[in-house]
Amino acid sequence: MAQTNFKPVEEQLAYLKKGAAEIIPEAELAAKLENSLKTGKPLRAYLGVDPTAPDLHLGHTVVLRKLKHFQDLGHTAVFLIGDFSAMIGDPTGVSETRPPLTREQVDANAKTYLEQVYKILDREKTEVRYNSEWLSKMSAEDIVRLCSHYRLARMLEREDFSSRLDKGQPISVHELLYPLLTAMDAVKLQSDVELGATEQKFNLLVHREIQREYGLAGQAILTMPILVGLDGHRKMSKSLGNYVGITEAPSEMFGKMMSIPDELMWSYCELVTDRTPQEIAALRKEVSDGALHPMDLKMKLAQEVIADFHGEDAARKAAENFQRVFRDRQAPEESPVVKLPKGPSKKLTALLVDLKLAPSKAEAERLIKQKAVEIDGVTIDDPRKDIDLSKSSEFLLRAGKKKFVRVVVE
RNA sequence: GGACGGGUGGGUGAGCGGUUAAAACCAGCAGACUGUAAAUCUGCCGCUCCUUGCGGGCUACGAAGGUUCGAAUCCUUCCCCGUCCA
Repeated sequence: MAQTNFKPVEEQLAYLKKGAAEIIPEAELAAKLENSLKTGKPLRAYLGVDPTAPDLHLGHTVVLRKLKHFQDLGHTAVFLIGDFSAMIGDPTGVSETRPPLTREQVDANAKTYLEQVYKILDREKTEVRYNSEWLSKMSAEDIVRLCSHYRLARMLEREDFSSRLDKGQPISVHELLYPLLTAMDAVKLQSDVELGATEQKFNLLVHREIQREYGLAGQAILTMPILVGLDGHRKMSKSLGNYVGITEAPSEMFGKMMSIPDELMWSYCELVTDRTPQEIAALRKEVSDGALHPMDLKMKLAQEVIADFHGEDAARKAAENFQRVFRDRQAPEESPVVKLPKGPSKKLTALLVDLKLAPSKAEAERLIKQKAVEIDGVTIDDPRKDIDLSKSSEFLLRAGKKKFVRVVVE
């Protein structure tokens, strides 16, 4: 899949800079591009990810998308799975030592990662590597030698460590090893560029230095900003619950995308779509001129993102469904159908719990009192209401804005 | 090994013998409004039972015991976490 027709350096650089937080040093990347253009040899760009959780979310795709941009330009994208480093645990951004993962967890996660990664990257053109390939073979001697190339003071400059040190929190020695061992990835891959989120800057810089210690040119570094989550101010993360998972159902994703604050749309346009800076600027103008409604843009954005992971059709359906349910306040096209056997009548509260529309009877009662429950469009506000299940019937039960179930009694 | 500090509801964090199912804030849920599951406002926010009531019962403040009419609050032991000294 060798590609010899690279675009002009200027153009490549502009595309790569889009959305990027920092390129260190930019001139060096330009020189590398220049050289590759001259020799017809693609650059090796890599992204290392530790498979610490089984599912990826939109935040992870930011940097992945940048790797794809390299791929788009004809360079070699290397996706490195940190199956070994995951077992050490990256100390970045953590205020405490995190428990190392077991081999089994890591393997399972790595597998699901790859499938998800190919939603963005071109499967055919991606070079996938695992760092256990070399790290697990290092001898104590190798490790000592590696460590001799870096100074403690440099290591402690890093904020994650210095602040923990200041606060009197513990730092385990193996945490210091993380950036050094992952530097071997850069050495073995002979990378020209390494990508990462801004929080990875320290690690990436160590990698670059170590590469030089091992007689290599030293990679350029490209960092991407952290994607802000749905709440509009904290980073997107699963544990904060402000994320959009890339394997989530289209309608779920659509709703979540619509729930981001208006202002956040711009950063999303930049980081989770392939739109060019010019296009984004134009959209901004349209919105501020009143020519484009923010909601319409948000819907467009949602649709685009979903199309990446579920295809155009699913994205369109999700958009239609959203409009129908939330704008027009109608029941969704298709709501889940639950069949119930005929039987004695049942309390509405119990029914809501049975149908998983409420987690407990107390919660169900609350919903009813708050006028959030409807049967065939009629609000029920009597928490003691009995539902007749003695004969065949069918009705649409709604609890809150988003939960609908079509109940069929037979 | 020694000296301290701490473990409270999904999170942060008050309470330090009694109207405390536990302040406040965040998150979450619902309603109103709207341009959306944005923003804003209001209400709810352990479970359960019924006669739906400022109702009854149960469970809850690391664990187990104890003292009290009564404990998240006092005592004992244990477990866990953190700091400092060595």
